[in-house]
Amino acid sequence: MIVQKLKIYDTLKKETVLFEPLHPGYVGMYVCGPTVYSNAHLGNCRTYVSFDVIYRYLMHIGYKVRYVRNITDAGHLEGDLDEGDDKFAKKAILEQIEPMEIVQRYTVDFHHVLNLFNTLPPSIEPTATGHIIEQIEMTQKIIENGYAYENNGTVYFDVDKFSKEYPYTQLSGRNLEELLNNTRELEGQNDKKGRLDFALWIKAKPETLMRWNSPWGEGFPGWHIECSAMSSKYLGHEFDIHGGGMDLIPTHHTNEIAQNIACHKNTPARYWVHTNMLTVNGQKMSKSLGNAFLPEELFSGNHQILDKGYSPMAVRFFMLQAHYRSTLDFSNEALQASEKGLNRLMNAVKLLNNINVSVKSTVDIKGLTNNIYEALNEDFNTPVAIAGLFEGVRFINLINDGKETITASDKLLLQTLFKEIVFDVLGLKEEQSERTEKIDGLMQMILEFRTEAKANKDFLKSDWIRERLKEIGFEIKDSKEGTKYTIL
RNA sequence: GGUGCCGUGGCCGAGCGGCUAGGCAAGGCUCUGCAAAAGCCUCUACAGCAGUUCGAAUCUGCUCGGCACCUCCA
Repeated sequence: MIVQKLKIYDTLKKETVLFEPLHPGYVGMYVCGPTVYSNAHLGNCRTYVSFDVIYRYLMHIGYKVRYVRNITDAGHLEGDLDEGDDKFAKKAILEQIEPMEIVQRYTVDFHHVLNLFNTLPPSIEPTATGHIIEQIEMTQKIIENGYAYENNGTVYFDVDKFSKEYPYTQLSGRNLEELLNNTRELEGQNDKKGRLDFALWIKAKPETLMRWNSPWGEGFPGWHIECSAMSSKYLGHEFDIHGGGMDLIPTHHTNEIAQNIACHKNTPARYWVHTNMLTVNGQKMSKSLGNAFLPEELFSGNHQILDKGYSPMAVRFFMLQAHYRSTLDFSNEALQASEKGLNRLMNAVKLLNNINVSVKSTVDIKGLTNNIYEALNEDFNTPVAIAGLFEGVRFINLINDGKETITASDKLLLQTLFKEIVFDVLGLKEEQSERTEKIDGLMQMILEFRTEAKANKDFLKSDWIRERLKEIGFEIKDSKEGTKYTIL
């Protein structure tokens, strides 16, 4: 597959631009990963599913991609109290367990959930605690360069000085003066010079559990330095794509850019990619609002707004039916629509292998292929690509009904297209367990009984079998080729 | 209060100056013992008001409504 004219929306330039990697053929991509102090909710998953498709598509069109996604297991301050403890220590005291026990529990949960969503693991998944030395070194370098200062064991980034030389608020588009006037003064951080200054290294309090030695005494790394340190280490001082959720723009990524410039004299990424939020009834899904879904609740249907459970692939498909930069509103109805749509798509994929070929094609497979790739090249427009797939679904069904025809070579093209887009790029998969085959055998047996009853015109019995199966969750369809079933 | 984004048919969502995305739901037809599935057909929308233009969902202004960020957040 040749490298195509891929366009990406860059948050920094605020426009869609042609993607040209730093080193032809290679892509370095860094995505801000989760803070593992609680279960990943569905909104978090949307971001990682979005970047999974971006990762898959980049590889599909021929790039060799190094995808780095961190695990934040230290460093973030607690917002309200801000006493200098970090989140993990707090939760650990509360639950009477070790901080790293929390980290382990939720890291495992995170991987488990993303695996259910069929996301590919990143190339490197570095942890903040595993890169304390790099973070200290970067902090030192920033101090040496004059953009940070130490005060009483804590090191702050000097935003005032930095912003006089570089456009600090370029990414967020905020007005610096407004920010200065409206930023809340954080308690316990009175050692800093400017209101906007943020900590690179934080002095440990006596009760702080997670602490490391540093040139400034015992402490732990600040809010944003880990991503700068780890992206620099694994992708270089400049790399191609830096991604994350949109809510990271004003603070985390703004500060990350500042740190990188202060340390290495350049912006880390050539393209900034941000995913939009998942909403519930128009409101952002978040833990604090109490409207966050745990993936487990979604799969089991064990939640008040859900009528039933939905499979991970139905949810993944639901996410991909909206563009990654649009908000996506979550509802029972929308999910049901996606589930049925996915089902139709997957049935056509299966049917495709069995359709008959002719000497002539009455459907335009090349045009369809072009449309789908054009959509994906236009800032990864998965909803439009999926619309194209459904056009293909219609083709397949019409051919199956004998209303359209396809040549053997076009059939092969269509099979390749569906395999590559549906499975490789969109990352959808057949949801089958090892029990599926046994169920299938069992079903064939039951259907044989029913066919026999039908042959004897014992419709009372055949309908009874169909009704009973429907109650259990199997849908029966009679067709010329025999009886088929789908699991509802 | 400041900044930014958005309001598209019953629902979810693309589109971003002309060519009626797509999925789901609904109604009709074909097929069928009846269903289901599948196919075909129907449902032609862009918050409101002005303006720019030969032409606007798409550009501009105003009004109304919603959301996000400014505090950790994907």
